Amino acid sequence: MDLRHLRYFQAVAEELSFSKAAQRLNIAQPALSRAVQELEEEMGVRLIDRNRRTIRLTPGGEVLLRETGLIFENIDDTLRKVRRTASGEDGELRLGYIGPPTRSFLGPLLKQYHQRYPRVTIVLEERTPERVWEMVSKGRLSVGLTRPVLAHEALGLQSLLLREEKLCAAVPVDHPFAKLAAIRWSSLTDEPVVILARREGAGSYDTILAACAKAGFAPRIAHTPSVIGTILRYVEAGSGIGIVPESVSPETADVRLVPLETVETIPLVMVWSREGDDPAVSAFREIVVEWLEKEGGA
Amino acid sequence: MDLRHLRYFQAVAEELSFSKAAQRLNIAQPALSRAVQELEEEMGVRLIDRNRRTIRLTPGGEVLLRETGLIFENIDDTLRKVRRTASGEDGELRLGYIGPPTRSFLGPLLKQYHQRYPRVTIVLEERTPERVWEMVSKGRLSVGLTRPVLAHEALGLQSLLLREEKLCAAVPVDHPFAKLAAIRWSSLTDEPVVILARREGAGSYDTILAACAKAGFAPRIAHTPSVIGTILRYVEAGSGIGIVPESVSPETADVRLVPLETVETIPLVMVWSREGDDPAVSAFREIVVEWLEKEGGA
DNA sequence: TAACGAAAATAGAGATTTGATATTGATCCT
DNA sequence: AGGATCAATATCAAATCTCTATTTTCGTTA
Repeated sequence: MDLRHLRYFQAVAEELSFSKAAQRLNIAQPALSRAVQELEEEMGVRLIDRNRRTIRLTPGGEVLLRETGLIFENIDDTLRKVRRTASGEDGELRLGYIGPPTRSFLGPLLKQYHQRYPRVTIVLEERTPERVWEMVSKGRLSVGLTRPVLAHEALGLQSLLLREEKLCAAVPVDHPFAKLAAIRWSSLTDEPVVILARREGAGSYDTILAACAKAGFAPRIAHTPSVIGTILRYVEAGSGIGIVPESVSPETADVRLVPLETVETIPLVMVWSREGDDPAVSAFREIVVEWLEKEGGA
Repeated sequence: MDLRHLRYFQAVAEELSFSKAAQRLNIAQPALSRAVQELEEEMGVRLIDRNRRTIRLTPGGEVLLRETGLIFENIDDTLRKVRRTASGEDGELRLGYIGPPTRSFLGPLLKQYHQRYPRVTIVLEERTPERVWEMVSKGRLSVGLTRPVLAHEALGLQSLLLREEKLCAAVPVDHPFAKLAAIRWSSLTDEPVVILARREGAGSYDTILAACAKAGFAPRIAHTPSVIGTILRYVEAGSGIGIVPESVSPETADVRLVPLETVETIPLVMVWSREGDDPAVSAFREIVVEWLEKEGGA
């Protein structure tokens, strides 16, 4: 089947004249005669009755004329849909993220994205930092918001720094440290500390240990739970001093966050696959960049 | 847009390899490279990512692959539908007919037609003999069952004789003629006769007058109603003797049908347009011919 | 790190298809 | 009958498609 043949047939069937149709198509009349003949041959069906001076469609031709219109509409729709997808107007954004550090801005960001690209379906997956990396690199996610994870940095993914978060000590309100404006790392020498398990956030874990080393001691690690919330519970219970990013909100009056000096930061990044060049991702990236410029990564 | 391009793209997208796809399509690999390039150029969209060793579809390519399947299905469906229409399996039969002489066989005939061609929509129009001719010649009907109508016989329509019906006299049961096995035309010389209006069935009217002329008299025409039923009412009321085809059933015990000698017949024919060659009509004609052979036109 | 190997892109030649002009054939109208 | 109109056929030129040969680009391996 050749769409050219269909287009030509459609013109003849609508004009009910080979010459008129040829004129409309800007080709010579014999070319049309041949094209229609070839189409009839191929379908094994006579489409146009042309014994007489006046031309008329056979019943098969009537049906084909009706259906031809639908075929071309179908093709046009497809073209539009493909172009929309390629331009990012249409598509699917599978976004993986880590909960706590994104809580404050993810909602508004997605709202803005949805407003600008309403036809993009957003699929959200909350995972640990490591899982986010893994899923992005495997293509299960199209974009991720996560912490840098040393082992995976050389995995060929693109990344963009969203913000640097200062590390804070989470202390019980009745602890002497709670009244200070800042705490030096060296003050933690003899305190039991509670930090996130390494496998859940190697970047944070390693940064903390490096900071302690710089301050000249090895921390007494009391616990390494796998979620931030649990760290706060330990602190509340007086089991030690938590070390968390500043974006964590204590959610209770019994715990205070105090900045640590010297200032150590852990980054929050956006990652996506270098290949594929998913337009839905590019569009999201643009929104993120705009937001960074406006908010200054605050 | 070229369907060849789409077919080629589909193969590459399914195989995720140009070489494999070329093998499947029985063409050389460079032809494929070019075809896909041309398609991408035409759509203004990159469809296949081929920077790396391994190939993957862009989001636009994913969409196109999905839609391409639908496009080809659509085309295949259309082809099937056109072929069915051309073969008479599918279509519309607009049948015009005159009521009384077809009552006995039209039902079974249509039932058989519908069983053999269940996808053909049947549209029925009961009209007078003249209207049936007119509508068939104008293309409003695709086929008609009617009486020959002299003025229209040269109208370029095809026709097929279905049966010859003998003319009978319709007489009141208490009339002397009612006891005879047959009546001679000459007996009607002084009887008032009731026959169908000429405009409703010129064939019948003219045949009757010719028969009387042959018997050496001009009939005393009492009434010329426009439907057969009314003739019977006149006979019932004793207003005269009706002359009707043998297929008429009196529907009352007060009227008897008696054959007329010498035997004069009026034909029942099927008519259809010479041009167009509607397969639904051809199929119907075949059914009718079969029925004629089996029933012997009885 | 260099050499090898696989897969796609490019180049150039030949074959097929498509379209244009000229002509013929058929039908309608005068 | 004769002219006019429209579609079909014939023939040739141009564009397109596919093939073979070759190059380029990566990834793999020694």
